[in-house]
Amino acid sequence: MDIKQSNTDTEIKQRVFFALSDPGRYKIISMLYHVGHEMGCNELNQHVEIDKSTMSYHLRTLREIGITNTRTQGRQKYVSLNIEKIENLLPGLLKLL
Amino acid sequence: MDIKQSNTDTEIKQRVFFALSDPGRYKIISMLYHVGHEMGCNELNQHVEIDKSTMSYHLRTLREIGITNTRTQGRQKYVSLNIEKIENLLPGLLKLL
DNA sequence: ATAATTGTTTGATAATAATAAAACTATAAA
DNA sequence: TTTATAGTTTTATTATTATCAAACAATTAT
Repeated sequence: MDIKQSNTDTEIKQRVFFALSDPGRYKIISMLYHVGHEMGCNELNQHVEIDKSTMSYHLRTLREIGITNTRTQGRQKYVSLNIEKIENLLPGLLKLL
Repeated sequence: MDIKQSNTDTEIKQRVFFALSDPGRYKIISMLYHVGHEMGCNELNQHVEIDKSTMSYHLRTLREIGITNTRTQGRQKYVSLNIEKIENLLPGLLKLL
């Protein structure tokens, strides 16, 4: 039945669920998933109405969990979902958002 | 594409993710799902090692989110997962645990 | 060089959440 | 009736999170 998993795996799952438990982060993740490509932080900010420092805080959380990638170009930062990692860990989760 | 959903639906999803973000609750939910039948609180307590009042606290949270059912028989209480509700809201989620 | 833009970090605060001991309720057993 | 069991609630405490203003850093535009 393979119920027992490595703690680490379960812990990462829990962090992903944690990420999705906050309205702001849920919107960020959902939007990144549905648009299907990276977005500038500022662009994200226009869609998800939260203070820019709060946005930055949440984006850091997502980065630290490991479910987003960030690319810097000039003074802009582009965020994208690490879909492969999420799908590998929790296949089918993203399409539920 | 049906991206937009009722707030309520998304809010409930977020609460389910919240439920799964805590190690204790994750274990409770995962165990209830994998054993496939209701369990007495005490029985649950033997598997998930947390103080009985903490257990009660978490079980209340799950009940309030609406993802568990509780049946009282004598002085025992039996908890089961509201699988239908979870599957209806987030199909396929449970098998990822 | 100065100013504007894009984001991060710090610091303070408020809000939520987790934990556990102790008191409590209800049922069942002795 | 007393005692034990099963679980909840209350109270207190601590830990974690979320929020935002202000200061900061880096880049680009004027």
